Amino acid sequence: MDPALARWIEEAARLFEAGGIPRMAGRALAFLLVAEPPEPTAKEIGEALGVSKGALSPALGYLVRLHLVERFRRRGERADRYAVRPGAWRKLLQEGIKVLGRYRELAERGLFLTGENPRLKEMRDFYAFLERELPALLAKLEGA
Amino acid sequence: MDPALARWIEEAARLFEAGGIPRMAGRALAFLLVAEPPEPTAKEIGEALGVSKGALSPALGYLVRLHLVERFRRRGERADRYAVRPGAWRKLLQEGIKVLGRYRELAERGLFLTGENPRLKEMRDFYAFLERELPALLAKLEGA
DNA sequence: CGTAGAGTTCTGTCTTGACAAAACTTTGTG
DNA sequence: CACAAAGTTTTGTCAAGACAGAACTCTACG
Repeated sequence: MDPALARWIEEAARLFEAGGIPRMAGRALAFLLVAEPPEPTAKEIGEALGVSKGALSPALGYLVRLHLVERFRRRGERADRYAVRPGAWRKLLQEGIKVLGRYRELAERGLFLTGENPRLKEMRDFYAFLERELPALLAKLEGA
Repeated sequence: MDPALARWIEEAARLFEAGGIPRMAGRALAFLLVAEPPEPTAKEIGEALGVSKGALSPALGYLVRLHLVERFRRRGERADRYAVRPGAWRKLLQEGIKVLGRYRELAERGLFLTGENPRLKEMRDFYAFLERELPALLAKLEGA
């Protein structure tokens, strides 16, 4: 494979990893974004990335469970194919919004434990604000 | 220390860790949110958390560098004190927006390498949208 | 049903990261 | 300017995670 593309994939995987996606899953996702032809099999992914199928299988399962990637089979073929789902990025952001909720809950629980505490109040108000406003932003994207 | 509070701190640290903050730094940040009295020294943090000062020092430096925590010294004392900065959460979100920019750049570089590619276009458009809209959301919070 | 290829799970090895303790450096005060 | 306390950096040890390869299971077709 083109070395420039190989480097792109590694860089993408590192960025995804910083966002909480396991390394191998990030590599697979990155490859699926640029694979030519698209919709490769696990075997093709493994060969392109130079990794074993034993390591790939859980990674692909992870991406499918997150609904970032879909798994399907073409008529007459006996190997599954994989593709990035349209809307994968929105899905990822929605997960992010859920995390904001956890931050807010954490702050609320902290307030319960420590009583009035300006530091925790600021935290709670901030994340409550985002939790309230971000869905509207997503809707706006939808409309556009 | 109150066991419930100790559990709260560990949980907070895990949540922060998922967001990319190193474990020890997350613990310190969590403690600073609930420390009573506030503005502890490194020694007090270490004793409360049961960790060594050698592990704490880089962690506190990290939080200070990110501008999440400030380091200062009271007149007549010879140990630094630490406190969560007001606006720390906004800062954290601003860092997040920068990361969105990296996602967009990555998609653009991928488009350059592979030519027209609907998968990458969707990715680029999504992150470009967020990068454009999120600062306005922050401004709205400012005003409120 | 048997077989071959696809997919998953397990196992051993290697790498990476985390932390305590110790060594070292800096800073502030008498 | 010496001493003590604070802060940083280094080092050794231990735990956790990643991955290849092997073993195993499942599925589809003959």
